[in-house]
Amino acid sequence: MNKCESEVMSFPSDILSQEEQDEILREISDIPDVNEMVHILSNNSNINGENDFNEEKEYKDKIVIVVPANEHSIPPIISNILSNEEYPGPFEFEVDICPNGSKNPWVYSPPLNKIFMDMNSPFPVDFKIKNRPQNSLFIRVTPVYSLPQHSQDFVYRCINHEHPMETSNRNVKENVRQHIIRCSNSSAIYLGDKEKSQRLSVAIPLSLPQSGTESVREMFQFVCKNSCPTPGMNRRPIEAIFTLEDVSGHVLGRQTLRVRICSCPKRDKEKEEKEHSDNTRLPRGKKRKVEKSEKKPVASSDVDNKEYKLTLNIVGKHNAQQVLKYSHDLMAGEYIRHGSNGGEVYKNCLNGINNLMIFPTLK
Amino acid sequence: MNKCESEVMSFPSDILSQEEQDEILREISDIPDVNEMVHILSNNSNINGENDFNEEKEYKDKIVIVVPANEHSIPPIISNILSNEEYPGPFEFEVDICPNGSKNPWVYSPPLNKIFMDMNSPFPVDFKIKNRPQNSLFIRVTPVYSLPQHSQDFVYRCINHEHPMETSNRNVKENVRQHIIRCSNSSAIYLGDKEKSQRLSVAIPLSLPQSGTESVREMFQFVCKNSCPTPGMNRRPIEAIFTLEDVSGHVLGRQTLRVRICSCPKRDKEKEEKEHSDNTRLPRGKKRKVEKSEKKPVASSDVDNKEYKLTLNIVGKHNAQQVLKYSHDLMAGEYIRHGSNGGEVYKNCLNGINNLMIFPTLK
DNA sequence: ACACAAGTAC
DNA sequence: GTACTTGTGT
Ligand SMILES: [Zn+2]
Ligand SMILES: [Zn+2]
Repeated sequence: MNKCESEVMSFPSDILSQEEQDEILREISDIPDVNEMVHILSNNSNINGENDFNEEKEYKDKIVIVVPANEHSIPPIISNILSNEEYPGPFEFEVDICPNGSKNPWVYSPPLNKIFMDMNSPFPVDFKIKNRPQNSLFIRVTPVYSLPQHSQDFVYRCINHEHPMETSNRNVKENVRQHIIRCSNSSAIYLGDKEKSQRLSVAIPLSLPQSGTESVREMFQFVCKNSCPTPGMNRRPIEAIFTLEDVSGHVLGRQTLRVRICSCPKRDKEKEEKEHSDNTRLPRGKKRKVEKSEKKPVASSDVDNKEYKLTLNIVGKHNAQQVLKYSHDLMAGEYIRHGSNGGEVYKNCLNGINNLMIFPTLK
Repeated sequence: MNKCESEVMSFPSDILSQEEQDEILREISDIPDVNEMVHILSNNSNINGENDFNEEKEYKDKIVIVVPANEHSIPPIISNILSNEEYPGPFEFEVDICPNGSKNPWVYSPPLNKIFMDMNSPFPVDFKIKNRPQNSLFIRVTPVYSLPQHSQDFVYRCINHEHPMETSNRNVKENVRQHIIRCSNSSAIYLGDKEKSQRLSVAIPLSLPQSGTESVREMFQFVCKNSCPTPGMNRRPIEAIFTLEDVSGHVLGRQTLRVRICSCPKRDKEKEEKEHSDNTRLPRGKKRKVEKSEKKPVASSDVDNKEYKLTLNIVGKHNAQQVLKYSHDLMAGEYIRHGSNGGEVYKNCLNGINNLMIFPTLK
């Protein structure tokens, strides 16, 4: 993932708030993987919402320096602005979008470090760390507005899509509905509450990689578009901030991925890449030939006498009858031509069509 | 307002339903103007939802024949499709949009008989009748979808704008919120309930004209746009049906006004007028002056354009494809012949058949 | 009023 | 994938 080039000021405000900790205690007590987190949280003295700077902690057999993202600023209060600065950290935290075939409903632009996809489309994100400690680690994903004039606003869903009857909200718990990012991981914890004017994020315990691989894949999904009306994103660009955290909420790594959720991911990606290259004045002589010829090979079987069920809507009673008549003629011709040598199947078919023609199903 | 030349069959379904009558009884008991209505309603024997045809009633000193819009059909059940046929009736009921200066937030197109305005913009409508009786009369305004394939759907607000926190809903009663048409008249009665799957309308007692004038002006306002997402209008055109009714809900007059609620009324009016003149110029090479108001596409029972679902078994993939092709040809022919005036249903049908032809359901 | 943005139909 | 529709910012 490319370096984040944002010039937004960032503050070390990634720590869990008291409310979030309480919420975790309530929510995840039945999740084995995070029991340790619960234990530590319940004895956690660092509850005032501030990071301990340059705090030394022991992870496995390795002493690491836990540093905040920016050392040049110590705000007196917790900032609403979340840091989005790239910070691989002691475990060389990496976040990758696997390059996808054109078949996928999402598309990634390396030059923009931006993923484009439609709403409700699941997409994979690969997480990689090195020298993994014994302690439980978590990944938190927080959507934030990219533009500085909105980065202090929290990203909520629009009224429409948050509605309980929305198809995307079937069997979705009340507190999950307000989140625009969902994770398919069943241990996912949805943090924050719009009603309490809190920033929303989703956290998952970092799973162990499948043997033979170093990365862990998680599926995510956005359930609102950038174009959703206020109080939704209202056409403001966003990015997803992935933070690697320990159970106390200390940030051990951070990566950012710009995101656009829209109806035409491909078109919009090309448009943004074009204006990006225009802006940076790096004329790319890169031609792309879009090969779109996809002719399906017509396989011809030896004997074309299998039965196919057609369900089609026809406007107009007369027209529907015409279709029936045509079907009858077609089958009758075949029946006559085949005679007793394979014509039985056509005879059955004729009977079926006959019934449709005789009985007034077309009311 | 131009004459409506609809050829659509219409049903006498404008009568007040029992629920509506009950609702009126509950709602307007404190409104002096309609006390008579309440009284009569409470003793009203015509509560079965059907009109009495050619019923003789005495209005003031004049005997009038109360006729339904169309006498040629007596449907056995109440239709969901509301008549939109022009019917001046015994009192020569007129509905006028006063021509406006360019300063107003709304514009009226005489050739289209259509008003264009932004959402939440109040606009005036003038009502005129002749030989006004002593009895109380009411004006009911009902929004309906213009296209036949949607005319049986009821017009509701979108989730977004129906939300209690919406600015347009400040100090607005619960049952009013769901209506897209509001009237500034304090005696307005909002009829129907979305929760009960009823059609919504607003009714007002017809005031007495100011001395020296013959018409009564009322201010209305639409609080959703045509472009509002489902379950809102979802870009489907609508019209407002104004019915003059007596206290029993008998229709004594009817006028229709097409409506478009959008962000750029002027632009969209010019665009629609342009394509209207394009459409009317081409088919008739010679005629120019006579046609001043267009035919309106409406649902009609004596037109053979309902959709029928056929489920038939065909032997042979090729034959199945032939049936599909034939169906496609049949619908395509209809579509071409109907054009934009009623061809939409065939287009939808074609899409369905297309999908069957393109996707290898025939495996 | 114009040009752009972004969802949708074809 | 193209073109149109329609809201929004300037
Ligand atoms: Zn949304
Ligand atoms: Zn709306």
